[in-house]
Amino acid sequence: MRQSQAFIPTMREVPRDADVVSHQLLLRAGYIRQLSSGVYSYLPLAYRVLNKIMRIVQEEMDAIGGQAVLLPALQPQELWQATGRWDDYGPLMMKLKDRHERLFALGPTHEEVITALVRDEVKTYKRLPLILYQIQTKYRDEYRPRFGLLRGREFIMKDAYSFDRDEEGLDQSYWAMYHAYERIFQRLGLSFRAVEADSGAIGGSHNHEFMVLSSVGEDTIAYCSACDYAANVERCEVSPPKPDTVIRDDVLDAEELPPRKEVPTPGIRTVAEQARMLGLKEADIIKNVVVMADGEPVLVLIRGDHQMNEVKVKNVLGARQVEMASEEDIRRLFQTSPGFVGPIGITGIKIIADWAISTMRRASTGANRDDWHYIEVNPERDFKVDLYADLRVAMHGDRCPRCDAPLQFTQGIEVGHVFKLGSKYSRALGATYLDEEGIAREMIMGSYGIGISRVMQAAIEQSHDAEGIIWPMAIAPFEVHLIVASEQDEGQRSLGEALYAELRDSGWEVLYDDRSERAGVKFKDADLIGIPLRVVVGKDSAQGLFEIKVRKTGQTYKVSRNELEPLLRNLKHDVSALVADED
RNA sequence: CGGGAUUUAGCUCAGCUUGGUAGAGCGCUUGAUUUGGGAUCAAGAGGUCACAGGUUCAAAUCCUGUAAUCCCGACCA
Repeated sequence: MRQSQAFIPTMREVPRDADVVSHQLLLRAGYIRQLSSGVYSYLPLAYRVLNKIMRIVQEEMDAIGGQAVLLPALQPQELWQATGRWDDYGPLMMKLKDRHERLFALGPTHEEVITALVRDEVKTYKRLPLILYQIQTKYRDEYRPRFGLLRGREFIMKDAYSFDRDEEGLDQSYWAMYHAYERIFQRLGLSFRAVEADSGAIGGSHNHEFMVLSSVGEDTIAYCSACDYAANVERCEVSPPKPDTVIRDDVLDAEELPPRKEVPTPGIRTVAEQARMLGLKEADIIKNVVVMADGEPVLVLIRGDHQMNEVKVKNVLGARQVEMASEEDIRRLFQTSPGFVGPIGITGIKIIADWAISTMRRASTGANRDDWHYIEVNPERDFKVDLYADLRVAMHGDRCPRCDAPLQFTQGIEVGHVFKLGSKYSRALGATYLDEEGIAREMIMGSYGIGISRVMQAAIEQSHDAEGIIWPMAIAPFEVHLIVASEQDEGQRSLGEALYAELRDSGWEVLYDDRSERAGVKFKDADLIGIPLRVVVGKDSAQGLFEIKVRKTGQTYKVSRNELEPLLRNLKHDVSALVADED
């Protein structure tokens, strides 16, 4: 492509509304423009990158027997009500009405549509397994779009769905997909990690997220320093305490623990204030979190220095939805303000506690009376708990649930997710097949996503420098950036034209900077745009020498015209082998 | 949804306190001189100052409302 005619609006200034580097670079280098909050236009360079990502994804999907389809983005309300997700997704769905006042959603995902389709068309075991996939624009009315393409309201996603006869078949489809994802992200040139993720109420033992490691990631990953365990902290298990540290009724008396005492703590709001006022550590405080699980109040006890994990609470309770109780709810149930709630003397409300509570002695907790707390509180002696479980977020100092080595933590951008669905959707929508015996059975499904537009930005987040983007070869908009230093120099200009034709004839994707700009401008733009290999036709071209520069390493080579193409070929091979540095 | 901020030329911003003919840099157009890391000089084009209402002889500026965009938070009682 000739740059003199290309639509690549680069900018020198940093746009005001972008504050993560990858977002700034996409704007400055002329890849995207914002239309509305979380909604972007993809300009020619971006569209080329997206196409390369999509091509790789398609190849790997096809390689495991996936078949490409294109499903409607516009989906009627009834379909979503059949699975209960019209309400579950709630405000996250973009909704609209047609002229007859019928409600529709712009699809945030396509389980309903695909399941209904397969239900209507696939009736026999002979047609299973089946893997269908599509690459399509999705819509989610995010509570807070941010970071450019990383969390948009409109974005491009590859979603795939597998239909199998049974769990065994699903397992095969799942792992075929898992390995396809590994190949995809390798080919894309990303540094990534597959981590165990929350499977939620849907169940299923296998459920992995593919994370690009990056400090701007919205997810925290826990990984083991010794074995290959890695999990989203939402999911990361915390091992129960050693049995001998747990308080038991029968040993309590012998320990001669002081009796519990009520002390005034006027006006305190937080665990930190409570600890300071009482001269205790945060780890000596029992934090009381009131949640509403499908409308039922539950008191959750967490050690003061720990964080409650809402996902784990939801799973332990088997609830569809768990949310924090409102201040009014708390007052009604406990006759006190948030901050002074406690488990002592509470009846009729389910109490669950994190494992850590079971090892606490001489702790402090709320007295269910404004401005008062208890101290010298011991679990079991002073209150009973309905259930002890792993309810907190893993944190620094915790150990690997597999091998007990220390856990490490890092941030990640979720770019892919493979998910065993089981029969949730086939059951709700009646997707059954007849087996050899003529018996109707539910199809067993899996769901697999890749954020195509998010991958583009994640790649930049992972691979850039102070001057601009550094694309992995596999997804660069062009392979070679050919620059004529001085368009006014007739010799350089004609050599540039000749090289442009020559490189294209040998199959290279070339962006040819034939603009009549000063060399400095061209170099700055080239760094910003981030094409992996640069060929410069400059002063030395009169002596038959050309310069090749590798964007990533900054290495330059002076070569003759004959050596040029072979060296580019070698460099392309070398650069392709480089994987982005971890952030 | 709660809190905060912003909105003036294509971009980044000043002007507002103290009301009186709309500004700068970059970008864009034309010309000259330049020509290997975002050149210099000269001459230009370009704005319903987010929108609506109000106060005033007079509003970018003061008041009220609305909208858009961004940031922080929405589990830590």
